[in-house]
Amino acid sequence: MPNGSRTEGGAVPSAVVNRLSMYLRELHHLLADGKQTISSSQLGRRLGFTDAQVRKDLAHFGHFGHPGIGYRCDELIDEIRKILGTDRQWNVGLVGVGNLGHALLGYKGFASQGFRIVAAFDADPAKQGQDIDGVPVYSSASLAEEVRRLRIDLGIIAVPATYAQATADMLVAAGVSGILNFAPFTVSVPEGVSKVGVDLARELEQVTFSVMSRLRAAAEPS
Amino acid sequence: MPNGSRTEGGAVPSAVVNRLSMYLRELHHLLADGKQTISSSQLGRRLGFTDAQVRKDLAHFGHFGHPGIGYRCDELIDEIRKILGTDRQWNVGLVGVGNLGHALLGYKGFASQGFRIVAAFDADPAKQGQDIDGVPVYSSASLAEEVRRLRIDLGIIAVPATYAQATADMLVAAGVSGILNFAPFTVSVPEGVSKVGVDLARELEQVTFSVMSRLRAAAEPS
DNA sequence: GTCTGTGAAAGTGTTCACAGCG
DNA sequence: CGCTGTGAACACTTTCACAGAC
Repeated sequence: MPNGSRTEGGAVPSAVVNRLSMYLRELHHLLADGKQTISSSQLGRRLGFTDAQVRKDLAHFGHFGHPGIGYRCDELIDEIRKILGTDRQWNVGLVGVGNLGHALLGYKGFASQGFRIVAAFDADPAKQGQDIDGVPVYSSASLAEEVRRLRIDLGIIAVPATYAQATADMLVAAGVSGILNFAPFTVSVPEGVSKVGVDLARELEQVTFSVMSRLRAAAEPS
Repeated sequence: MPNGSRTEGGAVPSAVVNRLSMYLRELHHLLADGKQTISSSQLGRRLGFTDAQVRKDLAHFGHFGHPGIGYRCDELIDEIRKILGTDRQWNVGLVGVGNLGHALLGYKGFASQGFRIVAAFDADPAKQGQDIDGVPVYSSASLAEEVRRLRIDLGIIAVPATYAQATADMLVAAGVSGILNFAPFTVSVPEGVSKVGVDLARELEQVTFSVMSRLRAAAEPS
């Protein structure tokens, strides 16, 4: 039961997987700009990594490059999508149609990567039965039923911290394989379920720490 | 110009800072539950870290523990807040009042950590002049002016990927010290400005990769 | 006895540097 | 040549294990 960063799972460090997502994103931009191929050093420079890092990351999964040429963008996109699992569609259920949940229902970035939010759930009866950006809102009580009916693979938790663990438990019991948790609470899930947590305030704290470091370094140039 | 994870800045690894935020969050829960003190092993267990890791992380910044006792929750909260810089208030400006931006304006989790969104900006004239959750929406053209007038420290980018770099440039030119970027694009900022990127689709990809790993491991038990 | 703080050991991840291919 | 893939060197993080404090 390892370390600090992310999911847990296999031989591949989660930092590598994180970068894979970035490569994928950059490759899409590249392709949109009409570029056919890219070298590890060019790709790395755009994202702030070394060329060796890019090559090592990709080497975990196979031999995708062409010596003397680099990587073919479309080819590499396909390969990375296969690795990440986004070469297929994932059905997603969102729990908690508050401020954040509402925004996530309308977020375009998910669909383009193969994620389809097929159902939302909320404890508030006033919200149940609504249709938000094409997504129907169900009662929390019917979560298990709908997860099975709609073949929901992944759950997004967007409820207050207090209900985060209970929500995670319901999702797990209903049989989802993975959870993305936006509640500022570390939920625990059994082995066999993947979990990633995103805490927006925490992300801002990373920024302020970095700002503080600079201020402190400037103050005492020891 | 180092590695993969996060900001850059100083002698302290960004992974440590990430965990610091988690400790802080957990300590708040603990205090709310009436706990006065906590040991490194208890705190670690709750978050999935070892006791030694907790102690080492904190030791980067000082001697906050009491041998035989553990850490006093309120004391440690104060210390971590000082370290992260959240012992004071930060004025935040949000650019892009779309789906996501709108949700962030109403997000409660920011205020409790000392972040106050004091202004929002959008290129759409229909949104300008509105007041969303108590936050006034200005035109993008007036960004520099308002950043200075309202003493905005940090910028949040919630515009489409296409405008992300231009938005970052404007924020930097206006004089913010840090940026939290939600656009799915790696913006570049000059040294002297802190930057953290959050890509929601990327977070889901971390989940699917982990799910895929399990599936693949189950398929070929080599 | 409980628990912190910390050097030393173990373990991981990153970079270097070069052989080999196109 | 330019560029990948990769063992070996290096750097960094985490864990161990124990001295010292309560």
